[in-house]
Amino acid sequence: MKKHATLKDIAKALNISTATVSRALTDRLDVNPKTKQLVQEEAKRQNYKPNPIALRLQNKRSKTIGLVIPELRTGFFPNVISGIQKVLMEHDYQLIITASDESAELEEKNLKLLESNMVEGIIMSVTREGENSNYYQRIIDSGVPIVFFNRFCSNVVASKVIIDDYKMAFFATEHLIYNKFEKIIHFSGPNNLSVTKKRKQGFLDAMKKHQKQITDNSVITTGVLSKKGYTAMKSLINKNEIPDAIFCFNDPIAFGALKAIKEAGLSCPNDIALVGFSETEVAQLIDPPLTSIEQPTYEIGETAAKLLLDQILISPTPEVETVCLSAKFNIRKSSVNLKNS
Amino acid sequence: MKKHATLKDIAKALNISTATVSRALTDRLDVNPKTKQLVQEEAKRQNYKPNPIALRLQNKRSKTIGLVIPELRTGFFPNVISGIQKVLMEHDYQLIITASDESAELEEKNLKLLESNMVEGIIMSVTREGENSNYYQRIIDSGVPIVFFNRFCSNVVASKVIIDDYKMAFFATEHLIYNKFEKIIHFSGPNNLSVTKKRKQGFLDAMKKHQKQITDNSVITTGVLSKKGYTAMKSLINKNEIPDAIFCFNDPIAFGALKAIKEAGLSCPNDIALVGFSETEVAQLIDPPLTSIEQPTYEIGETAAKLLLDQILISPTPEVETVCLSAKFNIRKSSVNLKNS
DNA sequence: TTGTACGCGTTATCAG
DNA sequence: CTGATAACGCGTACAA
Repeated sequence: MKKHATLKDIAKALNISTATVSRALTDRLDVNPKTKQLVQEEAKRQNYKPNPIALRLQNKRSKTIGLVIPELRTGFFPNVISGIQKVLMEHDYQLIITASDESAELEEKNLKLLESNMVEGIIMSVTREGENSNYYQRIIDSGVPIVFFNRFCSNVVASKVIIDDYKMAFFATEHLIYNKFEKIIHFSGPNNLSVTKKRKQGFLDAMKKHQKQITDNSVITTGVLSKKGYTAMKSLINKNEIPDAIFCFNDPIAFGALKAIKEAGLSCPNDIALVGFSETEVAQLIDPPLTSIEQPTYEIGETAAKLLLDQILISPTPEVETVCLSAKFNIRKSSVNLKNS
Repeated sequence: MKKHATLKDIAKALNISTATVSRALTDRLDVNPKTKQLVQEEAKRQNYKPNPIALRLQNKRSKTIGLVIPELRTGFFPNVISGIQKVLMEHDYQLIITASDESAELEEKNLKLLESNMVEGIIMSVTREGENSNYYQRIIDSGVPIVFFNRFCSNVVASKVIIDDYKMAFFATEHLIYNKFEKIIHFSGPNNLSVTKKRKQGFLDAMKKHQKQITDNSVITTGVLSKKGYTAMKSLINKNEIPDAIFCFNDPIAFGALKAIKEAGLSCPNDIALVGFSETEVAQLIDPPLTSIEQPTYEIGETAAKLLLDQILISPTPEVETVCLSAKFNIRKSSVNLKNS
């Protein structure tokens, strides 16, 4: 690795002090225009670039923030990252991305890693709520702010960026009811997530509002991966407990269910209608196109990053703020009742 | 932000010198076991963590490598990133991720950003080949190694991680020929990418080998996004130049083509068979499931990171190495000739 | 075994 | 207007 030019190199070449060079390059007023010109030329000649590490050491700022997410495979998080990156780059901040693979232990390890890298703040979507919440609180108390998005921790006081899961779940369920589906059920997410609870509650309340019957089998716990949707659907088919319509926790669950439906020789939406959640672009590509809730992923990232930088750069006393962004309900063929019209 | 404990703090608390503290904590032999014990206890008490920035400054290493990719939306790159992260974390290296949005100008800006962050090496998949190749070479010459993956630059001497695009394209085409499709064409990628050339050549050579007729219309240039596949297919249908089978540059192109096929009331594979490339998990979810080439994304990331770290940590004289990983050909319903058998 | 002093690259402060 | 010096946190050669 070739040595990078430093202030000293320029100073030596021009027979002046590093202090003057520094001043000339930061375009200060109190420096002879002629010297300034000379320095700037020499700097360009030597391809001088200020060493960000020296700056960070001096300013006692790592200029780094950390990201902790459950996974990187589905389309959701990469888009969020794009939004975060944009805001951070504008402020000359770096991002350390860590994925927890849906494991609470790995999540803790990731947080430790971020701490030892002296991040000035953390953006995170928790893996399993409650598991590490004491640790989150300790980090915040130590002066490193955390902003949660998507999956948060209700017993930790911190800023959050979310969408109105309850409302969207309510809408989705009502949409199925208005489409005259009778036996409507919900494939629910992992039990320990607040989004799971909110979407479930939205479903239940919509059912109640329209006096739909709710049984023990109205809500079936699945998970986040398509495999879970597949097995859940298959098991229903085997037991011959076939619903008219399913509101699924997310798109992958709906994809899995769809696969099982097709394999059983059934059709969507004729036999079983489906609604997903937090769609990626895929939803419109499959057959039938999947009705789904579209989250403003990029904007979520932007907002979380802004909230965090505000806390870091402007307000030293963390003001907790919850931003609720609006999602979009995209109605497609998978949830339209063809018998009814 | 609460102040982080430093060596000085510990030294002061124990009334000894920072040097001794430093030695005690790095577990050196030449230090009194009793002092060592005391220091380590005090360090734990104050929750001491070595300041990585000070270390980087002292060692003159940024311990950071940069990543430049065309986009972050499709599933391909996030998986590669996972692989890169894993290797880098093991070596205590950080990753700065930049996306170029398929723009050569933004790519140049990203490279500048990485340079000013003093990355020790760069992993990249180029946006448009040739456009910035002089710059790549200049970076390498300045002592910062680059490892390319997926999309590289033929006129830059650097390590690469690729798959055998030619061979896989050849296989895919032969597969269509063996399935007794007659009029087979290729939806080709962006003109200025070497992967485009290789996949096209694989297609052409397989066609030649089996004495299939090649006309001016056998290869149609599309792009990387599904929209392009859609319009290309639609235009063929409008002109009534309908092929039996299409080998598509990538999965999104195939998805787009499929959409146009369905809209025209045609069926896949009955009327038009499709083969994609570099699949994400989606390929198996659509209807019909798409025959496609599966790249070892995670492994690509791992390999690229290893190659780069080797150059940085071990071999100062960059030995150029090209690693070709093997992809998997997944045959599904979209390319099986039902009339034949 | 321990302490002192220096350097990594930069800027701020204080003299000149 | 410019130069010398200290400081950021760490490790280490050298001196004690």
